[in-house]
Amino acid sequence: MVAAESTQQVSALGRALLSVLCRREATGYELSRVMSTSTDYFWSARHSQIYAELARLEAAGLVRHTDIAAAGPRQSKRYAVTGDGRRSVLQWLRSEPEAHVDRDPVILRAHALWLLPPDEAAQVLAGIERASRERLALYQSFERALDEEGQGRVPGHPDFGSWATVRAGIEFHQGRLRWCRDVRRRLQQSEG
Amino acid sequence: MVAAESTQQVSALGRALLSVLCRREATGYELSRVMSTSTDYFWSARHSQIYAELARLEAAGLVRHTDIAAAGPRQSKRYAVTGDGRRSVLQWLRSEPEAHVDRDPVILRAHALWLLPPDEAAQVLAGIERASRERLALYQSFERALDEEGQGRVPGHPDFGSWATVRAGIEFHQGRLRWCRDVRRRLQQSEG
DNA sequence: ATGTGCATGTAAATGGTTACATGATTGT
DNA sequence: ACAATCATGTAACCATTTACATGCACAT
Repeated sequence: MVAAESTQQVSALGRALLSVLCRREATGYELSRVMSTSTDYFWSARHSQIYAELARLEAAGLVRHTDIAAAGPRQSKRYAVTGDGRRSVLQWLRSEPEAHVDRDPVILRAHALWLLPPDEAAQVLAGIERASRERLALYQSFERALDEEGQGRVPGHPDFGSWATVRAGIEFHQGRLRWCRDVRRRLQQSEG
Repeated sequence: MVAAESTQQVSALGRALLSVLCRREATGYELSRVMSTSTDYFWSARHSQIYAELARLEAAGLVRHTDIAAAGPRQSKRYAVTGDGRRSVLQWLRSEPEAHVDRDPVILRAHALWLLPPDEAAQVLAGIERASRERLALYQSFERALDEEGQGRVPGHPDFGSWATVRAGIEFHQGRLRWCRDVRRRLQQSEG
């Protein structure tokens, strides 16, 4: 009964959507909100991409939808992960971690930073620092909220996944702030 | 004499290429090596993308090429940044830092980690940790090499940019390793 | 009446990867 | 002979963003 399509490989976006649907059923609209806000900020995608990917996942037999009433010109579709969908997520989790190419504009600025005089370079760093501090504060508030709920400490509970996600964001920005401090210090060494 | 095209905005890849060309003249081939190896590993791009982008930058008047002898069926082109090109890099450096969406597969795994029993989740973390340790060691060897050259401490010298870039990579992976330790600790708390 | 949120989709354009294509030089 | 490195480009495809399009319900 399982379609031949289910052997096809799932895209990273597909895995992200399946990962959310393993927690709860959702409409495409709900998924698009989860992907860009709140504790679940872990993979971003626009609705245009999400609707297309859901159709692909359904063709591959990894999700299934039921029509529900909607406030709009079209019907709404509530998506649920299938057994095959859940299995494909678990199989991916157990596979070797894939290489990641990050194209971070901050790194680009770092590479070109020598072109500016030290005082202007320091201003660039200040801008990066400010943005990182804001993000860090946001993630720390997410972590506090999860800690108060209490379920973030229980492996086997979805909140554990959310906590791990938020923690990664916190650690990232703490590292970035340390970087700002290091680079700024070296700039000052040459000035003073 | 400056073309109207020069007011167009430059892509992130374009800025990365200009950033390298501000250090030294280079052929497309040399740029493609710099973008994927060694100390300058800060923005990745394949040669197919680089040749196309160089043509665009030249049309916009930001780079200029001179033909040189080459070992192959075609002539080789040595690219140099123009005054306009250099100015556009400086202008970008002084602008507000842009938002960055990072789609990191490790974060995706973090989000889904609760689906695995604690012992298997620990194995996933071990795989991530191993990969991060390797990268960290590589970046640390880059930093040592830059320290020995001595120019990495001098703002105004290209090596300062390389050092800042490498430092960011080191801080990132140190943060990631801390994250692995944190998550693993929480997994063990529930087991023991 | 005006805007915001719910809810879905399509189309066009840009960014990035993979594959195809060519051919000289140098080392094994 | 064969592979690796130098050196350039095109074409097809996949991923992502931006823009276009529709229309109901509810609050100001």
